[in-house]
Amino acid sequence: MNTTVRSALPAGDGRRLDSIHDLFTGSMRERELPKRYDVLRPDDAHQSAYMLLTGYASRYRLMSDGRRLITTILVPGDVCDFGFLTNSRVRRPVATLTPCRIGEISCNPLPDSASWPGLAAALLRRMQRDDVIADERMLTLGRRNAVEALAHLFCELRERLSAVKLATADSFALTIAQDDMGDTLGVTSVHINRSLKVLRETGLITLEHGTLTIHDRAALERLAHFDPAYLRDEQD
Amino acid sequence: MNTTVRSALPAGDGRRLDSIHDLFTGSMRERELPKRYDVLRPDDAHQSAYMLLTGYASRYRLMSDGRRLITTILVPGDVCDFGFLTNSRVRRPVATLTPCRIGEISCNPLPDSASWPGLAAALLRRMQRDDVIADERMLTLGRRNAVEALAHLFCELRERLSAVKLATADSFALTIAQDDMGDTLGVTSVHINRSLKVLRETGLITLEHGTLTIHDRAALERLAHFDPAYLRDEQD
DNA sequence: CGCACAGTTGACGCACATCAACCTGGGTGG
DNA sequence: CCACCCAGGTTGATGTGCGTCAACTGTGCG
Repeated sequence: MNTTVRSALPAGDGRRLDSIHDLFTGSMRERELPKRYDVLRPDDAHQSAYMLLTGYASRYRLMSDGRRLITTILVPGDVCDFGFLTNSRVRRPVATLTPCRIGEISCNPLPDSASWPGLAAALLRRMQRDDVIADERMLTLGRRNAVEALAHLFCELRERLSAVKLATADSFALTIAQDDMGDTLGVTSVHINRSLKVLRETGLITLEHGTLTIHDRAALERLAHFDPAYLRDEQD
Repeated sequence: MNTTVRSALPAGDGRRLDSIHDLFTGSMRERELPKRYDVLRPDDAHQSAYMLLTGYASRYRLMSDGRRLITTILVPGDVCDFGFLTNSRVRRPVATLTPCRIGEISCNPLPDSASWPGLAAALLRRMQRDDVIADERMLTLGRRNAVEALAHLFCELRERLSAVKLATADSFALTIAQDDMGDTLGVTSVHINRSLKVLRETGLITLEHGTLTIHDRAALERLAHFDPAYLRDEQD
């Protein structure tokens, strides 16, 4: 419990343990997971910390009558859940949306905070970033219509994927099913389909063979009321 | 920046600085604020950490065309925003919904993490609690209808207020305007009014003179699909 | 080749928005 | 102390975005 993670790093590795990247690349085990695979199940203990490496995954909530909402879409580089920091039980499920590769590090022993130079701050900034993304999604769920919601989702994903070099200025791989987009934006997949059609017929995007192309990003961002500022990390 | 907060505490105060309560009661300044007062404005620097002491407040988001969503309702004991932990700028506004008393402590100097025995863990648990509350609100915004949403809001507030001794098993002060309930649940105040009427006429609640009374809590929780587990702190 | 799954489209109904009028009570100034 | 005021609450009439149900169409995979 008070052993450092650094001791688990390969000897002679000169890197400081001061970023989330270091934490994972030091000693993670990689796993390939299929589509629709449960990474974390509620009420389990947090045995490991997970980082998504490729593909799309989700944090989600279920209601007893089957209604579902995806509360977070995870992209490569994202930490699946921060619950491992507090020795608590898993509070919400995490599942893949596409085939994924994830990195896993045991949190037994958990890193001792004294041995993290900038890691605590990095984790904190990640959590707060997730937080503003969640706020923005609430704005979508409560106040944007379906077309605006889709436009906003695309702008957000492009920005986040761009930060990890997985999107260009106008295109990226979007392999999420329309059902899952619906459960992300609080509408049905049928309505997602119709709203996609609107965006396509307006000439703003095309989406085919798992690739989204944005033809007029400024217009898409205006339609979505998207302001990239909330995603930018001030200090990195 | 590396001075401890503890040094600012009155000398001879024997308490350990290991809870959020200690952090604030040590050296806070109290302020009375009117209804609709902005506690934190976006892009300001975080000069202080704030805790709500009485009344209701909110974190919210605005769109350029005037649409608004309240993303968090704050009750007494809640930290207004955790942004002070990272020296970042305020990312979302915080405003009172009713007249409030708030506690303020300067975060200049910020507490040094080495001097916090259990404080870091306590803050982390608070943040994660806010997080699951946010997830649950997303479920409301995306998947509950207005009557279920109101029922859920009432169950949640009762539970959270009960934890700070401000609610009994079946009643508490609810002085939030219907406009603000609407902006919390993603509907108009007109529709809030009609949904309240449904809950009243079903005999589940009465709401008068700023007091909400729950007549059949089990039924209300069933209607709302409310599971109090997500609010309970496992380790406190 | 055919099965399964995801996407597409149409017809119709409902939950909630919008607009507008009216009510109510608590606070304020004359 | 009454008259006024006005923010917040209440209600009705009507419009619309999205849900629901159901059929059909790709399309990739064994």
